[in-house]
Amino acid sequence: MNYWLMKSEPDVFSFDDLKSRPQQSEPWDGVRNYQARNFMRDEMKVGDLILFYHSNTNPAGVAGVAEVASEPYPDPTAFDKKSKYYDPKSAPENPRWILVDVKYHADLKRLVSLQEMKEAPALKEMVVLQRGNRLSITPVTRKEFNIICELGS
DNA sequence: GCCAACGTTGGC
DNA sequence: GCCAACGTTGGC
Repeated sequence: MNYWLMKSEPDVFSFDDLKSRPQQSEPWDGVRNYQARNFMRDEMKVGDLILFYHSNTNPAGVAGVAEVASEPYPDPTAFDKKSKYYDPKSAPENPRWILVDVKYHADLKRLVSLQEMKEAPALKEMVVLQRGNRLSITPVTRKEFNIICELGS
């Protein structure tokens, strides 16, 4: 089992949005970064756990736990001319952008803020906390995952 | 809204 | 293949 952190702007899609339909999986669409795509395409497995992170909000931080709910498949928004994620270079017969579905897994009792994460010595190595990191999907170690869950419990 | 950091694009 | 220009991310 692998662990991940995935960023979402809560104005666009929040952890509460995901939780409001707990039995339903949601496509993690709109990723247009190759490294992030490769994590979904090559490394994620159904059942992997995800720290659902709220970015571009105050306070930013981990809002809850989700899980990977599908095998990778082409991102349909890349083919949709009306979508803001439309990419004319991604043809259906040769899709450039790949995603997985995610679904609700568990609550945290409270948000674990970015500031708390930065202040926790045991999280110093977390990929998402490294200087200048803008990747929307980053791997997380089991230890880091457990620490965040404890901070939020 | 600002801006540092970073990824991508495209001319050469 | 280099790199300047540009667009985006995301904390503050």
